[in-house]
Amino acid sequence: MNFEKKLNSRNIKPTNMRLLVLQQLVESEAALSLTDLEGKFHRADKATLYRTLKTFEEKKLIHSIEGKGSVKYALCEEGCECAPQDQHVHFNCEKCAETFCFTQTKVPSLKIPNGFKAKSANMVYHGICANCS
Amino acid sequence: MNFEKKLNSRNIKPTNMRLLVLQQLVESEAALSLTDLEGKFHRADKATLYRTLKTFEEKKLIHSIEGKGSVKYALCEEGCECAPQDQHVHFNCEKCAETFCFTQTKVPSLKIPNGFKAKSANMVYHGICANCS
DNA sequence: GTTCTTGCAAAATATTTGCAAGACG
DNA sequence: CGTCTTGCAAATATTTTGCAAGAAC
Repeated sequence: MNFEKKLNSRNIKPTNMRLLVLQQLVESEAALSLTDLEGKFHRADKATLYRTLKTFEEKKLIHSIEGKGSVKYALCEEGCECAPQDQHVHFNCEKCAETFCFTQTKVPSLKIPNGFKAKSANMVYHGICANCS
Repeated sequence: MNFEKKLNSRNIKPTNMRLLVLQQLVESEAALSLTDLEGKFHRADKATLYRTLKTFEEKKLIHSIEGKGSVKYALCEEGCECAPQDQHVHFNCEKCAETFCFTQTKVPSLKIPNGFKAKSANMVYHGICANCS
């Protein structure tokens, strides 16, 4: 994968820092929290990483997953607009605390009460993951 | 509703503090964060409220909702065991930041990859609520 | 008196912002 | 130069624990 092209495709200027962060996200099996990400680098500023993640999220290169503890981030799929219908389900393991994307399992479309307008959805299962059981 | 009976039914000793917290949860339209709850009282210790919420959650009197910002809590329905199939969907408004329970809309049962064991689910829509649109 | 609960203090963790220096066009 | 990005510092918010006094049985 060409990281630079990937950033450009989402209108993100490909700086050095951003390329490195993207690389970490690509290489990671599980979703990463800000602290996780910080730990991947020998020496990195948390505020910069924070803003990098925010930029990535805003440009829909990554999506955030709200679960136990801190928010985690993972790469979006090609063409994802983060609307409820193109989001997938996540799994958070209560033993190892890892968060996984079930990209095969889309968030189902549900009818919600009148007047409510859903822009995105966050669906996370909690339990024991395949590695820990 | 008899608050004392409700606590007893979940094996929670009905202290004064707990009765007051339960009352707030019952009276509240939306789910409450720890800080929200603290704000409902003139003078209350956050640690006590925190532990009260934890106790309530553990005994399945309330359920936690992980969304933007802090975790929020709302009453469980009668007989709820907080397993994926008896949980409902939530809605978090990005304008007023309130979190609502859609008790009519259950979390759908999905097939998840082999080896993963789901004990609970957290499904939250983000968008604009009926009051704010 | 033993166990559970509460209040106060403070630690630990997570998220966010201000500001000035640096990079880039 | 003008704009965007980064690093350092620090504020803010949130979650969690220790410990001793108090309440309940």
